[in-house]
Amino acid sequence: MEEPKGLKVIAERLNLSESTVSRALNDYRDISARTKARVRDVAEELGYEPNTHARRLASGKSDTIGYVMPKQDGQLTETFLGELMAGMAKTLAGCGWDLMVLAPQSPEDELAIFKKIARARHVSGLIISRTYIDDPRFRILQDLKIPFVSHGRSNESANSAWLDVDNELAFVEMTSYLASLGHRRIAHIGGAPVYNFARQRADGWKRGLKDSGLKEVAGYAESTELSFEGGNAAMKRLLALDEPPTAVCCVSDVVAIGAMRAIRDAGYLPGREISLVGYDGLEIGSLLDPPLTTMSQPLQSAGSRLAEMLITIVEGKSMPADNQELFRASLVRRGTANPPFEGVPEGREKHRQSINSNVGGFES
Amino acid sequence: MEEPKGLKVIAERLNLSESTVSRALNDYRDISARTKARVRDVAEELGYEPNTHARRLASGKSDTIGYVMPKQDGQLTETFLGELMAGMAKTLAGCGWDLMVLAPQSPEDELAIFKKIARARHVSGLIISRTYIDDPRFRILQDLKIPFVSHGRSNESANSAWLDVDNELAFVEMTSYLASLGHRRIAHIGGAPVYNFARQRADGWKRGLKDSGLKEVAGYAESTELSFEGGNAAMKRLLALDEPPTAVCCVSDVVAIGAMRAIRDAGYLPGREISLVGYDGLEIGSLLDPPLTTMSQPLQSAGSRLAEMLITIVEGKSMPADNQELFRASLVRRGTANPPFEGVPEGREKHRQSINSNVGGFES
DNA sequence: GGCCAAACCGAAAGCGTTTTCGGTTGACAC
DNA sequence: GTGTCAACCGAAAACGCTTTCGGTTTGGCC
Repeated sequence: MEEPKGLKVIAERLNLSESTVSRALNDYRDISARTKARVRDVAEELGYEPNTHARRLASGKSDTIGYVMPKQDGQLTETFLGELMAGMAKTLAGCGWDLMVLAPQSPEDELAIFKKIARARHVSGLIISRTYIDDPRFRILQDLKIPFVSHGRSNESANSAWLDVDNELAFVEMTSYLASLGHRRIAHIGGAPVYNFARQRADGWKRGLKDSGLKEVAGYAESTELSFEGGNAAMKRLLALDEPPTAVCCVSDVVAIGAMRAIRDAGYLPGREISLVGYDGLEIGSLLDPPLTTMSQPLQSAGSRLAEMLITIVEGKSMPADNQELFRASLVRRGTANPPFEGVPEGREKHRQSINSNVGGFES
Repeated sequence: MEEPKGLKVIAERLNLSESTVSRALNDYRDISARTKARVRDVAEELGYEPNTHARRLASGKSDTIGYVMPKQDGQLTETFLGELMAGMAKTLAGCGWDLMVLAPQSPEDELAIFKKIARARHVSGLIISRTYIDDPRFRILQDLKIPFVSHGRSNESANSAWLDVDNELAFVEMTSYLASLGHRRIAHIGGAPVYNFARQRADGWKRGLKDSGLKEVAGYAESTELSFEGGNAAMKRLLALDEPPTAVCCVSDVVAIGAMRAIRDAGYLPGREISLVGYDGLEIGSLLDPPLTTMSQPLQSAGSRLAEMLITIVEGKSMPADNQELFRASLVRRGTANPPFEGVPEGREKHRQSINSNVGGFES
């Protein structure tokens, strides 16, 4: 009934020892090619699959890496999670590794998880994301000697492995692009300054201004939370300025979408009176009206690469500091970035009525 | 330097045997309360953490469940993945279980993964999603004796564990709601009829029509792929009918958004000339203009519940067939469902120009 | 023929737990 | 004092694999 599995049966069947069978399957070179072939055949025939736990216990390896999920603040930002994880899981599976997801509920919880991993060693490496400018996790993981790769840099990441997008460059390009369209008053709606990517993007915006010979106007550097409401509120503040910007660089697509709404509510049309560019390349942006111009980053391949990097580090084939890669975002031109509006000023009101007559259902 | 871990050191330190320590930590009742306390103290002090692999090898349990990711067709539908997995990971972690993600690249790949799990047993249960009307995976998993819970039903799911949303009821409600607003010509844009949820939703629409005393008009039952383009194309076909519908029930928010675009492109305003309701409750829907009326389902709690169910089944505390739960979706009233339009017919063209003058950037 | 490698394989010692099975106490009743 | 029954605890055998170490062949070469 219950046919016993294991090396044992293969060994008996071939009159070999278990150890020989094991080494044959693991392709040791002190086993003759002929024996290996015979072993493999029988293993195949029997549908043999080694017991993961036994193997990991004996070898001391875990062949598993963990992905630390970012906390779920807004739902929307998590669009990329699926893609990223699919990328990881795919390449990991190719190497026979497993992907485990960790969803810490709080920083303390996260620390507890790290400590547990450091002891139990059932996960041999981690991928962390959403890095802060000063991110304590880098030191913690180094102290605990847990190999890791971060998706995003930090002040602490000089000696560790990371994969990041060149956020600064992306925002330089974004800003320069808007400037090249003729915009002179370009604002920025950034994210909470604890996040490293938020700082990088703000820096890129500043450098872009400089490169284009523009000055940073007071009040043009907004900062907000990464949500629709955040973008909406920030845009409202910008619109309330004496001289509102004619173009806005947004830290994310979600923020940009919120900003679009504020622009509409003020009686303007995104991409006409006020241009804006988002960041992330969410597909949803292309469904908006007008479709959102944005910078897109490759996600699936990022996940894949993160996994690759971590594996080489875990296996000792490379040092963390030798694994630092910068991806590049690319501009996706859609409908919200255009030359500055030259229409008649009084056209505003007229426009407002026609465009905005039906927001939220026309009966209310 | 390298302090040896393990039961051994605790045992030595207390002059106990390893087995006693083990049983003390696992709260066996043949260990005195005093001994347990002493053991726990020392374990705490030493920061002891049992070796996962050894424990799993010896106990024959794996304390791990796997989540089979749906294939990545569109990116957008995956918004819910993050939430769902967070829900799972959270409750699993509460029980000391791990969550492993599996991303099969093809049906064959999926089968290979199942077979491997059946042998290696390093994952003691699975959660599958995106069920088909006739889904071979149910039989396969049963034959392989892998415990599982499906997120969504199937023709094959009578004797297995599942958690689903009452898709049919949701669409009955959706349809009835539109009818109660005064609509008589209500169409449906459904998904590929291989998916069980697509069929359920279509059935709900039909029943909703009947309940409201309406008839199914020829050509009103559209079916398309779950994407923006799919929704767009389907809506175009509906608009081309001699008598287009005044309201449309969409199988998903993404499809609804695509349909909105088609409606706009035809010179109408979603929610005015043509009402529509989506399904999923994506937050992005609230950012649209007008915001999308939709049916929303609880995701985080679904993930959590799926995990709970699977654990009880794996632990033999309940039978699969006793774990069948139906969640209920709830209507989110936003801007795209309103009473039928009573405006002057010739208003169309005028309206078209003002509303749609800037789609895709006004310079092109 | 003898010596040395190289090639190949087996024995056995782990890996760090869990769990069964006895064995030793002490208390308590008779 | 004997027996009995709990209450506790230790010894030891798994669990199924990896890996070191040593042993037996072979074949080549002087």
